[in-house]
Amino acid sequence: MKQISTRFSMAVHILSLITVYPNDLTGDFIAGSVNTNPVVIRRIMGMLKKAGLVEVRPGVGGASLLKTPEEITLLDVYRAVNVIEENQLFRVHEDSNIRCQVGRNIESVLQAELFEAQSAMEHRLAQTTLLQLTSRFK
Amino acid sequence: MKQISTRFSMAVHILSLITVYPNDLTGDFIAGSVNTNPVVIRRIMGMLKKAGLVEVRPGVGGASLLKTPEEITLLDVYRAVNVIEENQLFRVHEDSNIRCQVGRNIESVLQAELFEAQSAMEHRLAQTTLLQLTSRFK
DNA sequence: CACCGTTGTAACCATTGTAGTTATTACTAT
DNA sequence: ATAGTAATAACTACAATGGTTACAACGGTG
Repeated sequence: MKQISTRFSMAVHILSLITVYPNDLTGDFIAGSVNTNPVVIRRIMGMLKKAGLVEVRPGVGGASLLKTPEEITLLDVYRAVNVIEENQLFRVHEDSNIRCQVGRNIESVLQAELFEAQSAMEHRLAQTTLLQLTSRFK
Repeated sequence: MKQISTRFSMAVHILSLITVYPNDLTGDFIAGSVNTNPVVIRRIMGMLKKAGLVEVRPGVGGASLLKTPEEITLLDVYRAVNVIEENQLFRVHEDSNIRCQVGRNIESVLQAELFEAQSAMEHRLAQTTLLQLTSRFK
């Protein structure tokens, strides 16, 4: 069973850390909290940077948010780390036999339904902000 | 980017075939419509059988539904082929550092949100029946 | 300027899930 | 018995993941 990569949950972890500890956050410190290799963190940070969510100070170290925690939703993070592309959560088999009534129609009909399901999930992700998340930490 | 296996879309294809052509549907014919190897079809049929959705006549060949097409939803199929397990669409990294406020809380707080997102998707799948799908074929 | 801690990347690897394939066995009607 | 079918195990190639090592680039500080 394929699952959505931990890249997403790690990215949320990273952004939460920046929210809670805005100063002097080195990649190594983040790696210590996430409990993984610093290179993995840097890879994800690169994606968050490219998406315009964070800014990193090379050389000296440290990172900060480019939006407020209430402006960043889980959907923004999910999109930033390319964990699932537009309309691609479900993979649909291709090259069905077009000489069969089912084979001819299944792809487009099913894709439409699956797109709706994916959208429902993403819509739910968009309802949660980084601020809401971090405010639940004890 | 990981996507949900084509096992799901193939299973929907198979059930649609049984709906549209209820008689004399051999695995080889199905494989011809799906355009894949018959063993792939049999593997999926095995899962559909185990889930109580279909019944297969060994030896002689042929398959039939154990529920009506309006009773079978996309969620039933999705569950039958084990494409995603309960609360497991999103993988969340484990072993975060519990000595960090974020590391200590992230897993449970995030899991709760992701579960909601997954549920929203599955709820949408449950709204579409096999009958609705096949009635759209031209 | 030289040093040191940091970030940025490339390259490599083991692991895992997928989907196709071949081969063999078991079943059932004729 | 035979023919056609389903069931299943074993193997393969492929792709994404997540960790690792290595090294280059950056930027304050002494």
